[in-house]
Amino acid sequence: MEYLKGLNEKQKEAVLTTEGPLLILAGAGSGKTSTMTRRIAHLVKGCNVPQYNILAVTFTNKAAGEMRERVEALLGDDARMWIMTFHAACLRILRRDAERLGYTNSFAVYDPVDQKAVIKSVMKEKGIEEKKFPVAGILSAISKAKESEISPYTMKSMISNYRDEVVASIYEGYDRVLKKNNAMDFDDLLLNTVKLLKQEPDVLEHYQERFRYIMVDEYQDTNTLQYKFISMLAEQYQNICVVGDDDQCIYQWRGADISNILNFEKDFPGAKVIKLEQNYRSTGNILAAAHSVISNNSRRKDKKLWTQAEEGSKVVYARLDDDRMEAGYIAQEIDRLMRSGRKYSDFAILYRTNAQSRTFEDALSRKDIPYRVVGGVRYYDRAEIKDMVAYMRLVANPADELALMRVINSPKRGIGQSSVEKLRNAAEFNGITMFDALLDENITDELPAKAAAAGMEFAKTIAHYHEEVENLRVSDIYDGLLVQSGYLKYLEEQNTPEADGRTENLMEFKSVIFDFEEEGELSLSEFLEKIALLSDVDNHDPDEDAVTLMTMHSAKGLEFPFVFMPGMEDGLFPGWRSLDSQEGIEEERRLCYVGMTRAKERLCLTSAGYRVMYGQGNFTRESQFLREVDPKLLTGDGVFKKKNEASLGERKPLDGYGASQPYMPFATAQGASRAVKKKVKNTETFSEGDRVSHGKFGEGTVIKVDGNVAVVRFDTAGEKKLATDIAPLKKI
DNA sequence: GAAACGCTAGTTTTT
DNA sequence: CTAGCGTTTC
Repeated sequence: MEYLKGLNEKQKEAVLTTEGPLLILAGAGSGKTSTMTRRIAHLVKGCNVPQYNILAVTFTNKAAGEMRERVEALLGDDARMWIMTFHAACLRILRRDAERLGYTNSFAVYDPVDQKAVIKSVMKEKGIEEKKFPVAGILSAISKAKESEISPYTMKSMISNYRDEVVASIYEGYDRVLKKNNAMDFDDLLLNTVKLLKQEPDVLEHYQERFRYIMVDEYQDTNTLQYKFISMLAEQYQNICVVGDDDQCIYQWRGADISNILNFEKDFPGAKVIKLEQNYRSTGNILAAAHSVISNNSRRKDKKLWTQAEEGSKVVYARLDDDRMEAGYIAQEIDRLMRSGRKYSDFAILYRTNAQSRTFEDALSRKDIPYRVVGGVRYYDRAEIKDMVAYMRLVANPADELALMRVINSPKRGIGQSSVEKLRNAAEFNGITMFDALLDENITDELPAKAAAAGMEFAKTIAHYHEEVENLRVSDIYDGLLVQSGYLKYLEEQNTPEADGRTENLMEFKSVIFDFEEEGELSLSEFLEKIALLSDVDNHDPDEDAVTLMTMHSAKGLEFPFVFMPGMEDGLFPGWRSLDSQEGIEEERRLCYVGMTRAKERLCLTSAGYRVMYGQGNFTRESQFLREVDPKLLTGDGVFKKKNEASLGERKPLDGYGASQPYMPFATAQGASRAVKKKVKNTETFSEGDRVSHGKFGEGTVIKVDGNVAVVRFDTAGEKKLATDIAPLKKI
């Protein structure tokens, strides 16, 4: 059986266990995807399960795409089973039966930006100040409520304070608007699917019969609704295989419920548990270091990764004077390591917050090191992209009021707030959509002449494409809108670098559309649906030769030969907001574990003694996580002396750390470069009698070696004891 | 109706 | 510090 080749015993067992509930505890780098894809191949080829009966759900499009690709490679054929994200699966189910819930089957999907817009308008309507109740907070409260299946109505009965009252009232208005707009947000996709399955027994039965074999990836990150969704589907046949790692649950703050994985055996009696503990990614030292950190967590399944790979280099810890030197050091290290024949794409800088990226961008560009920042402002959230998407959404569904509000005056065409207000009222009064109101002369007569004419033209353009939507390709519609909306002209007239950048983004978006079209027939609504569920990490191209900059969160599931983790400081990582609870700290620790286990060959942790944040400089304390790493596994001048490990808390300049070094711009940073040399990690091993050369002491002969300490008799400088992994020592 | 000014807040964010 | 927003001003 071809698909069992190269698997270890545990993996094989997991692949061959097809019946009944199965929990695969797959540690970082343990060949999880391989195991899952081969299990699917085995179901199809070995057990003759029709593809139709298989459902595999993931969290990201990327994971789903990767899994599909690999399954197809194993099957030597197109994979026709459902391999998709939770949200895509729900969307597909709802497209068939949304009518039963009071939507039309062409309902729109609102992303968080749309959601905020709705919340804002509701708050305005209700006269609630955004200052007192930040939109983001309301959004997360609503999202939480939906995850717990609490309706606005239920919420009203649970009010215990003023804030609850406000939230409940906004939630009610928000829900009303979404229903009116025939739209669902991301949470609704799950919530409504569960609702559908609960309320329509025939639908539930249909999918239970259909999906006799279910697999769930990253199970540790499932929330309550996702859990309900899959457990309802699996109830009949109990062939549910979940794969995850409780140590990598890093989205608790977003509703992920770690108990789902911890309680799997209780929830599905008779479940078999298989642990994949052999790691194929990292060296022994990296693994051991990561383990020494994560083992401080209390609520976790007992397991320990092991590897056949060699110990490898020690983990480097460097403490730098300030954040700029930290960035300079990392840039310098990348530069140095590049000289040993590496690619830029072998390096990743993984930080805790997006705000940290700037310093690294500066340092890297100074050295002409190509880099790519992943995350931050999502590509699809850029204003110009959202605008054009809104135009297209409007074409697909002229009743989409949110889209209309977004672009009715963008580009500026003289339809200001008061005109919009008048339109909205008139539409409501007459029981028609705002779009239709724009085409009604009785209504537009009430507007300033300029606004009326512009509005009419705007609406006619949309109407034209709406009528032709079946006959035109998506790219044609896009092109047409770009010109006829006046958007392109508006940008070109501005003639500023920003506007040029926006134009460029819009052109890039066109090539995105072309890419989609190349994959096959594509209607406008299909296209809109696809991009609604797309994220930024999906755009990360591992083949591009550039250093990757991203948060540790985004890095989950990825791997790099060299990983840098800057900002190892209390308050930054772990973040100050997590400090007050044990749960919070443990989640940060898992994040640290995820970050560390991304590294294949070398891992370098750094911290800055002084960090400028929000324009304010602060002295920092080294992260408690650093303290948790077994000192035997660490090297570098930031390493604490073993005997006073406990004194780590009180920060004093550590010797060799060069507190006296003045800050210099990197262009002339002799000091920095010297500091870097000290931290150079030497992988060479030495034995007695070797002739060696040292950066400072010249040439000499090794006369004794004890572990990583060598005694060298230099020709001119006499006898010296040197740490072989730190000293600039070379064999000659 | 739009530009200019000034204030404030500021983890992480798979979909 | 700086982006994003709400306010003022033209």
